[in-house]
Amino acid sequence: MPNALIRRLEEYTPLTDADRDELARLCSQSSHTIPPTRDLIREGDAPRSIYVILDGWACHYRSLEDGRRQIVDYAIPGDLCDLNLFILDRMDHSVRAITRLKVAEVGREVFHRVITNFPNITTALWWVELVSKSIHREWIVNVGQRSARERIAHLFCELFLRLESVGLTDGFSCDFPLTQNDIADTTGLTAVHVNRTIQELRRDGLIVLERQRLTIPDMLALQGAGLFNPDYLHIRRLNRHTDTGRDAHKAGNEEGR
Amino acid sequence: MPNALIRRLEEYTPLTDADRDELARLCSQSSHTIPPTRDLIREGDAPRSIYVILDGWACHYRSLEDGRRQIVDYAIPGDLCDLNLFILDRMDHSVRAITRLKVAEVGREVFHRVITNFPNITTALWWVELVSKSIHREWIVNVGQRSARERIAHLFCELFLRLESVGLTDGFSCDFPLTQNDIADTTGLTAVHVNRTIQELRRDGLIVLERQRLTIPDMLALQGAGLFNPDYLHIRRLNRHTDTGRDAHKAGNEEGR
DNA sequence: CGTTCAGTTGACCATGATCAAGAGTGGTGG
DNA sequence: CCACCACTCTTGATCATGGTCAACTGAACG
Repeated sequence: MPNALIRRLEEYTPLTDADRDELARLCSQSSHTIPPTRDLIREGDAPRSIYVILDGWACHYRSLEDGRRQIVDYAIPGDLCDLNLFILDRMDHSVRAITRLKVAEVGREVFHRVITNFPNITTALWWVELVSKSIHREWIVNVGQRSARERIAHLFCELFLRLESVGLTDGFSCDFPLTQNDIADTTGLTAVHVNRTIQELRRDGLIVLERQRLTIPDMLALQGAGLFNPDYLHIRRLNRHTDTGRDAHKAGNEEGR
Repeated sequence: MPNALIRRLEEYTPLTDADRDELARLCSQSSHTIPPTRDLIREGDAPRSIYVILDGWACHYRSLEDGRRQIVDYAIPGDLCDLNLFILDRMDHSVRAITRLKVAEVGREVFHRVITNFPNITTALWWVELVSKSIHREWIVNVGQRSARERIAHLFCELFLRLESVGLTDGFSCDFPLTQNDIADTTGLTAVHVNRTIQELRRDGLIVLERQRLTIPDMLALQGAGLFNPDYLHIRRLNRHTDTGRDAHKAGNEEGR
């Protein structure tokens, strides 16, 4: 299978063969396997390395003193944790493996060499960073404005499209290793309420979710239920089954973007 | 008064005289005044310029089709809107003036010249960008996990410290031009509930808020009420009256950070 | 001086939280 | 191989935080 990082970056910027070779080397040279629930990065740590997710899912989360926990992002293959490395002196959040994880560790010097010698890669990393910030904004909207049903539908849409953009979907289905508890900590709801809401989505035929596998029979319907508009993901080539919301009427000149 | 942008960037990286001169020139060369409630940047626009806020407040927000609105960040003097310029092709959110605004407009070419010739400035801009992302994460936690009282107390703490870091506070007080409606759209609450909650905070002596002026008589108490920990702001030299939460016991070696 | 907008108050309601208990499932060690 | 444990999912009953609707006050401003 093609390297998820390369696939991800090419979403945004054309890469040369030399760029691709460099990325492939980077990902193969120091890779680790991390068991589920292990923290990859801990809040308060001084950042040491950047990790590239090669396989599996992780979550970025922040904890409150009283035990409440909020997941603030997911990391799937092709994602990076965390560019803080070169700038901030302390991690302000933690990153935890959800599934077994394969990651490549990229040290400070290596990374520095790459960004000085490979401008395309640097541009693409900026891009990834800004998209990730845009996703954060959307999550604020999600927990701030949407109902339970909308929040959960929205989360399913986002994760499906992100997986699709790195080639990890299979038709209308994808792996989905999150527990209802994870979803609760993501959406700011309780696990009990997540349970009831998911049952409702199932009853309405919007999702099939069993044994860690998610199927979305009608993406447009689910997007409608979640008030989901994929623009914020800044994915270049969306599949046809995806609605761009306000731009739906001008689908004819989609290549102009 | 010293330029807020310079003050802001020096928070993070030492600048040379040449750096400062360049920044001063940048801010003086093309400045505009924008009236309250005017959109500075609109969702869907192709980004053209970067704006530096020189004076006044603005908000970043996203709207849903059905009219709901979520403010996802504030921009105060020293802040930038928006580095998307060089990377993403469409704005995924809007920026609106809250007060009368003085901004400097920096075009693509000028900006490009600066980041190629002034590495310290480039580093500082990265820093600002990552801090802003960290603020987004904290806002997700805020709306996802905290009660109404905690959310509003947290917002007051954050804005006060951000203003303080660019020299816009006066003792325990600062300007505070937000309406209760703005606060509602920020915290995911209704204006009615914000009103009642603010009255509660007033009754408890945690804040004084009148005629667009906020006073925080006891910062530590307000931080307690908001479960506020300033680490995520990555401010270098916090004033003494500010609690760092979990690090409070080792205040003695604060200079080691 | 009337209009508009921010702030305030009251009555009632609904979404989602809490508490508690039980069923299904997978992993582990004796 | 089986018993046990831990975890995830599920369901029911009750509760509370915050939402909705409506009306009114006061200040700002042309």
